[in-house]
Amino acid sequence: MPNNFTEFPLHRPELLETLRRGDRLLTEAMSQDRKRSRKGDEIIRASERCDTIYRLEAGWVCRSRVLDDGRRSIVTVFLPGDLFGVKSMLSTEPPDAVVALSNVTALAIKHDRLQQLFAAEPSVALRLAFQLGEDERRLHNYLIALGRGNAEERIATMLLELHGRLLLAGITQNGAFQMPLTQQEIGDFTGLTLVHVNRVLRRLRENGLATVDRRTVEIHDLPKLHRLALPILDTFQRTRPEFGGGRQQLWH
Amino acid sequence: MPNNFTEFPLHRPELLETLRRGDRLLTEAMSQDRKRSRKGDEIIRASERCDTIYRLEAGWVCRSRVLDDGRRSIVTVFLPGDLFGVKSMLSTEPPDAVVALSNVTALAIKHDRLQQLFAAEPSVALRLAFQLGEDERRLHNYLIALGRGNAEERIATMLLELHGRLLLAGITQNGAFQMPLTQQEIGDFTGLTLVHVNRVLRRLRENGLATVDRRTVEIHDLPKLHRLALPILDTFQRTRPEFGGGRQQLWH
DNA sequence: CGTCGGCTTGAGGGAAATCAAACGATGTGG
DNA sequence: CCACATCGTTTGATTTCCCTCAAGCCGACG
Repeated sequence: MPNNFTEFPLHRPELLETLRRGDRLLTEAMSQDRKRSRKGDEIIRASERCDTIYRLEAGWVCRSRVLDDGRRSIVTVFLPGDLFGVKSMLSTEPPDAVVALSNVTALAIKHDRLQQLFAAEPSVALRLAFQLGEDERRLHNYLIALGRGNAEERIATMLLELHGRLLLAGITQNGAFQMPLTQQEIGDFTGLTLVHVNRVLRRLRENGLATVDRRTVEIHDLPKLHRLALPILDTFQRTRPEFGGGRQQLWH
Repeated sequence: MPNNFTEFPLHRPELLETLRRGDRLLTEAMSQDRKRSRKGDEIIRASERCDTIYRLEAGWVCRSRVLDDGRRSIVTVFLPGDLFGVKSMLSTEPPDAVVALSNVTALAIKHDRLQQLFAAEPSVALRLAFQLGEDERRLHNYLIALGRGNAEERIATMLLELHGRLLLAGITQNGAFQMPLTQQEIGDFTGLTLVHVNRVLRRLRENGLATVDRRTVEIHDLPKLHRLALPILDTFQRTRPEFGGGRQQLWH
């Protein structure tokens, strides 16, 4: 564990600068080792030990598992600015793979170098802890969405969540963004079939909430979308600026 | 992050002793501060900062969230031997609460004391990292179960998983254990209604796989149950001894 | 031009939810 | 000790949400 802090940013505005600093330092340290992957590539293979941590520069990446009978599940989606492979530092080989959803560039750093780095620079450790915390919070939210949400709530939640994260990463404004997911992949992520994903998307379009057309998402009525997803959203997503009001960019 | 290792036990048998040692040391260090909770108590309240880490001694505990409209979701279940509150060290206040599922005793330690401890004793850090890794692995598995598994698969998976963990914790043998969950709570955990949970349990009973009667689980046909859950199980659960063959106790 | 991957729509079926009621344990107070 | 309330379980009838199967469509690309 990082020895220098036990707190978290965003609800602790005074740490925001430290967090940004950690991200900047980390990015610099990684900037020599840039790795490209093409859509569909396995960046980290399932059950293969990996001694590298990545920072996604451009493109989308997911952690997914394919069941024997062909069912597929996407556990998490990583967006530009996210670190992935972090818990490979402390846990076992994962039973699932990290796959590029689009063409991707990522910066890489080996565990041992990283450890030197954040021994010297607490802000980098903050950045890592932030990533772990966010990953887990998202995981909990998706678990609740899958367990208790219906199809509309799940998809609305997904759109809002991705939108909010892209805003924080400074990649998008005013409700439009690129989403390199096929409807099949949206289904793998939300636990639905592609047919049903399609119908829900149509409904959202017909009701003027949002359109998802060929990799492009446009959110037309954020408040309504928000209301739809509301029961599923956690307390932070309800009040956080990026889900409606003002905004606050983290990096990029 | 712990500076002294980047690996994981169980698949690295040489670390097993270190892990056990870490658990022992941690338990000793915590043994002064014993906390009791009654069934239903909130041990960690939602969105309340918490500077304490617990090791569950006896009883069951869960992390759960109640939605506005009354729907409830259980995100994780902690069993005796588990550490909880670990990520409160590095992340934000969680949006959900930790609740006692039965009467409970837990050992407690403050973050700052813990940090001193594992600065001196790497094995304690290993124990913490182990917990984080296991928590995450379980979370991923449940996500996949909820996203792609049907009711029978989910419940079979749950029973197997709990059984396996209790075995590892040395709490149970030969397929019988106490499970202080109402059928409603099983539903909250598996994303089903209590009515449907009941029907699935009946089916399992009628087919001679397992009986769940008033807090007591008896697994009668582990191979069949295993086969039922197989598509959902991760690679480790498929091969690990505790899910069928020999066993290897971790602590208690 | 044909093919292929992804999207769209329809028809029908099935798994799980909902609604509703009764039953069984456990506990409590008269 | 019995009446009664409470909590959890069990079962039935009905509905609904989502899946499955199937076919057509559209755009990209060789």
